This record gives sequence, C-alpha cells and structure tokens, in this order.
Amino acid sequence: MKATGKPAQVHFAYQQIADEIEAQILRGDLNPGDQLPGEAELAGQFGVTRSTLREGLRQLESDGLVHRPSPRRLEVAVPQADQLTTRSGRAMALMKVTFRELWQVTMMTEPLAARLAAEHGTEDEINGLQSLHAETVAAEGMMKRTISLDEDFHTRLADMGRNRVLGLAREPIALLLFRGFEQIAPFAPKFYKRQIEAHSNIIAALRDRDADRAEKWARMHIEDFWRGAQIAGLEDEIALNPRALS
Amino acid sequence: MKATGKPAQVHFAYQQIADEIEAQILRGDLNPGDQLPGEAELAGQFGVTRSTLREGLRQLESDGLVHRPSPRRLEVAVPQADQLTTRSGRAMALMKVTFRELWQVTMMTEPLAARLAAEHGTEDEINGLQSLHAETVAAEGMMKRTISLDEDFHTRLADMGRNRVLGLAREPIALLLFRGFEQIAPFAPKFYKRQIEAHSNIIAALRDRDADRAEKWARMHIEDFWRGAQIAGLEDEIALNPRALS
DNA sequence: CTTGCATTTAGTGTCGGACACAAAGCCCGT
DNA sequence: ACGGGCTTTGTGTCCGACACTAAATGCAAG
Repeated sequence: MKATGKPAQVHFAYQQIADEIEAQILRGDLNPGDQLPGEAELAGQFGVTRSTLREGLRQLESDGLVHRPSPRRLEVAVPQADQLTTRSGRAMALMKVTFRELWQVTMMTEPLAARLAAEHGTEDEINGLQSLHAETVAAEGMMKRTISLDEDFHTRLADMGRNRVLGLAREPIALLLFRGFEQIAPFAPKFYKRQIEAHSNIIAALRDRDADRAEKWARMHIEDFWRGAQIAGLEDEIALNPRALS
Repeated sequence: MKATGKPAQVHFAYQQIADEIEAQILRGDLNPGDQLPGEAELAGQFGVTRSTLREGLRQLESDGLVHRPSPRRLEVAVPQADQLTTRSGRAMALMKVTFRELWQVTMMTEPLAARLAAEHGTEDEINGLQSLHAETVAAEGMMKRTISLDEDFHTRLADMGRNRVLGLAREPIALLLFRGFEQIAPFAPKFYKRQIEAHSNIIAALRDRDADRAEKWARMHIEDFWRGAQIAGLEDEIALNPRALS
C-alpha cells in the first residue's frame, strides 16, 4: 500500500533543485520554450552555489526537460522522441533482449501502425512514402541502405497514424529489430524482394484506405522477417551490436 | 541522409566524461555491479576537476547508468524499468496525449501480455495473481485502491510473459491509461464488477494454459475500459494529471 | 582469539572565489 | 544610418576548503 506521491530522499541540494524545477514544468508553471534565468540568478534563488545548481541542471538536461539552443540560452525543452529512443535502446541493449522478444512486440505494433495510417494518413504522406519506396527498390541488394530506408518507412508509417503513444513505444523496438536484417540478409537474399513486395502492398492498401489489408500486409511483412531470423538462427540471439547506438 | 553514428558536439568536458563512461558500459568494459573509483581519482584520470567530473556523473546517474547504493559507493547500475517508465510517462504527459492514443496501443499490449502469460507463466505466479485478485474483489468500490491493484495485476501479468521488451513498452502506457479509471468510475460504478469478472476469467484461462482465451478476455477487458471512457466523455481528453507522476 | 566499541580516515556534498572565452549588447567614428 | 571595435554578461572550468558521515581501523574487554 504505497501512497500516491513519495518525496522520499531529498537531502541533497542538487536533487531538490532538479525536482523543484521538474515539478514547475510538469505543473505548467514553466512551459516548453520558456527561457530560464542565468545560473547565477537561479543559484541565488535556490540559495546554493553555482556548482551545486549546475549539477541539478545537468540532471534536468539529461532528462530532456531543459536544453541549451545556444550556450547562452537555457530553456524548457519540448520532449522529443529520439531522446527516449536512445534511452530505451540502451536499456534493452543492457538487458540483452532477444530477437524473439523484439519480434513478438513488433508483430503487434507495426500492423497497428499500418491500420492507423490507412485511417488517418494524408495523400501527401502516402506520396512521400511512395517515393521513399522507390528509393528502396533502387537500393535492392545494398544492405545498410536498405535497413536505413526500411526504418524510415516504418517510422513514417507510424507517424501517419496520428498516435504519438504508438510512435514513442515502437520506435526503439523497431529500430533494434530491423537492424537485425544486417545479420539475416546474407542468409536470405530473396528477402529484399519480399520486403519490396510487402511495402508496395501496404502503400496500395493505404491508397484504398483499406485498413484491414494494410494491417494484414504489415503482419505478413513482420512474419517474413521472423522467418529470415529463423533461417539465420537468431531467434534467441541477443539483438545488438551495442556500438549500433553510440 | 544521415550517417550511422554521429558523435557531433563534444566540446564540453563534462559531456565527454559522461560519453566516455557510457561507452565503456555499453562496450562491456564496465559491467552492472562494478564499483567505480572515487571522484577524486576519476577526476584525475580524466584530467578535470572534481566539479566538472561531478557534472558528468550527475548526467550518467540520471540516465540510470550508474547509481549510489550508499553515498559512499558508486557503481554501474543494472537498468531498471521504472526509471524508463517515469521518463516516458513524463514525455507523454508533456505531449498531452489523449486517452484514445493510449487506449489504441493498450488494446494490443495487454492481450499480448495475457497470451504470453498463458504460455509462460508458472504455477506460483498464477497463484500470486489469484491472491492479488482476491484483494481486488475485497476492495470493490474503493477507487484508488482498485486502480493501484489493477496496475499491479497487469504489470504482473506482463512479467509472466517473459518478454522484457513488452514489459518496458507497456508499463508507462498502461499506467497512464488505468489511472483514467479515476475519472470514469464515478460515471460507471458497474465497471468494478466487470473488471473483477474479466480478471478472474483471465486467471482461469491462464490456469488452463489457454492463450487464446486469455487474450480474448484481456481484449474485452480493455474494450470495456474504453466504453467507460466514452461514457465519461474522455475519448479525446488529455490523459493526466501531471501531479500523478511526481 | 574473537567480539564490541571508540576512533581515525577517506570520500561525498557544498561552498566561495576566480579566470578564460564567447556571444550579446553598446558605442562611436565615418 | 551603418559597420567595426569595445564592453558586458554568462557559461565552462579550475582551485582550494570544510563539514559530515560511513567505512576502515585500532583498542579494550570477554
């Protein structure tokens, strides 16, 4: 039976500072884009030295709650996905998650992304996807380029669904999984073609606003990927490549 | 076209320190549990002052890569979920995501969690879930307690599936969504009973190792939740309560 | 020789002051 | 009015210092 909020250990000054500013941001007293006073002034406000205050700021900065557009300006940051993506990616890397775990989840996220994209994607976005797909076709056989384009394709597809929660959740997972293509491509060269087929079918389904078909093809696409992983014997291999993050 | 790794801006000493130690951890030169030297020694190693080094440490600490079990001991941390959960939760809060977005994703994660739990959960875990469920039944009508127990139920269910990726991805989302029960309960008192029914059916399915049935009941459970949200008119409301995080 | 307590010691958290360097603002001569 | 040089302001880094506490050590009693 734990209470709602737990202030817990707050002896340390730098921690209190970070917590206080964080609270102000969450509470809405400070809004993304707002500029904060200089370090000297802030330090004065909180009654600590600059050194101490700076430690608190570092923490907020690395939490992505504030950032410095120029060294001169310290402002409240708008949370950005890639920030979280690296964090989760690192965590999963350290946890040594397997391809199986990544795949099980991706089997849900990508079909959902495709479905939502079919429902909400605009004409322009579909056209953008189409031209991206053209690049992919042209890059057949070029592994690294294909991976990069594939990541891009799926990320854009997810963005089209107008669901930021899905975008946030799937990005780090999909990234890690798709990167595994590097290890399966040598075993299954024909997967280039199957990927191209799947992508173009997804695009066609989007054009028809056929959510079911989009979802189905996305599912088949990811299933295909799994077959490749099986051929390469990766099912329970650890999915990284720590230096892939850096 | 972006290259793979981008070291980018690294003029700042504290940043370089954080990056270097992070790299050592990711690379495996430092493993979770390893103790690091004292600040003075580290500062000497990197050729900076303690103040500067400390700023780097703060950053690593807030990244969850190192932590202090006692103020005296600084060691490489094992990445823990709740760390990421607060981060993502905060991000979604600031993004002002809607219940709809949360629900759409949860409609995928919880059924998958139930399915995997049916496949991999141990007898002990199922019993644990059962007694948790008993508490929930006893708490019928007590909103806050019910919410807390519900969160716990679903988290445990997810843990049973032996998929850490799913656990990581769903936790912050489910937390935010379920907390919305606080706003729907007043409108739909009968949902206490429906929740109890769903949970006990899920448990029964787990006992029978019936993945399909477990998945189905989980889906119905979340659908029910959505109906409640509709009754309360929350569909496109912002899902928080910033102080729910604290 | 082991155990319990007091003491030393090492290390963290915080302070205050200081300086170089860069950007933002200001001033002035043409 | 305008551009270039000067001043101001603020960050990044350094240095030295001190209180407080937890770990290590030494000492005394069993």
